Amino acid sequence: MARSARQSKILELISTKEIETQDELARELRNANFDITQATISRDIKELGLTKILSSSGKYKYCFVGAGEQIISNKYITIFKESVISVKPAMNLVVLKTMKGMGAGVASFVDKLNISELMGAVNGDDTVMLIFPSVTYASEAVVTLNDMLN
Amino acid sequence: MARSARQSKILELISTKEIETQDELARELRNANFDITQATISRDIKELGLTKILSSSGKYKYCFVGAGEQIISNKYITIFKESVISVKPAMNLVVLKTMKGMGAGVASFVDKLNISELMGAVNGDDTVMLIFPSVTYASEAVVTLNDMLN
DNA sequence: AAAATGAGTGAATAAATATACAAAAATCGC
DNA sequence: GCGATTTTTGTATATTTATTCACTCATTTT
Repeated sequence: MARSARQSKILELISTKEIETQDELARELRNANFDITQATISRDIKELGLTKILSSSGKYKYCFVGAGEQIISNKYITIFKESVISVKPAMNLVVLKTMKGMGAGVASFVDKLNISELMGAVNGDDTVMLIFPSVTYASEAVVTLNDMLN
Repeated sequence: MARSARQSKILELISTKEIETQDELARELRNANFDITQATISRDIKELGLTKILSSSGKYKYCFVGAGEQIISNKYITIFKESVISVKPAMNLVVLKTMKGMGAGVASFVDKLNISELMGAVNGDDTVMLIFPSVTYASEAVVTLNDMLN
């Protein structure tokens, strides 16, 4: 459980900050109260399929890359299952309740899913809101996402 | 010139083989008569925006990743300009003549361009053929590609 | 309950990669 | 051409990342 939470936090961190090294990521995680070493981060990075790329600023940074379409690996599904409590429609929106602190990680993951017609995702600490252009698309997404929880 | 040729060869190599390390890439390049060290490859990798990712086999490998849409960096345009001799239509096909040995690198690059309606690209040592569903699309592509040569 | 199995981790270290610096090569303006 | 300037490169090394090995803790098997 701490494992998924940590990996979720990693997704959040790399999507909100420019993380240049695993040591830097380790420091950030320690700030967030995950007591962890670089070795474990190397393993997490591998499992999550993250990599360093050249950012626009000319610096390296870690990021998620769905190379081709390939792998939303099982790892992500696991994080999703362990983090998400409920998925509900609200008109043209879909609201996900998550475990505390997992909102950002889940939002970042959902972004990768290429859900049809998803216009955007915003999140709080334990909530993610997905915006669709119509009630119909929102309903479809609820089905898809609930299937993932199954 | 050797520089572009080398980088073109790198694109070819990573698109046709699973290259795990820069040292391995160095060896392959030496086989192809590029006398080069790991340090230079590190720089090429950076310029080309390549990265190591986890391949389906569980091994790391180098690959191109157009993170987001961002950068078909100038570097690629340079390789294209220095490698491509001519771009001509032939019915629904487009034929590119390239410098000797650059066909594969150019084909791999053109694949990244997201040219409208491009169905596929095949290449020989100094030729690349692009396949389109109609004469019209092929003509459009010729204009686009010639613009790049400008 | 003890033993066996397996996942997850840290410490230490091996392996891989990036870079500082100096030298060589290419390019430019004359 | 010839010196000045910029680019490209190798060597050596610093930095970063992956992995080996040993240990812990949880679960399963006997």
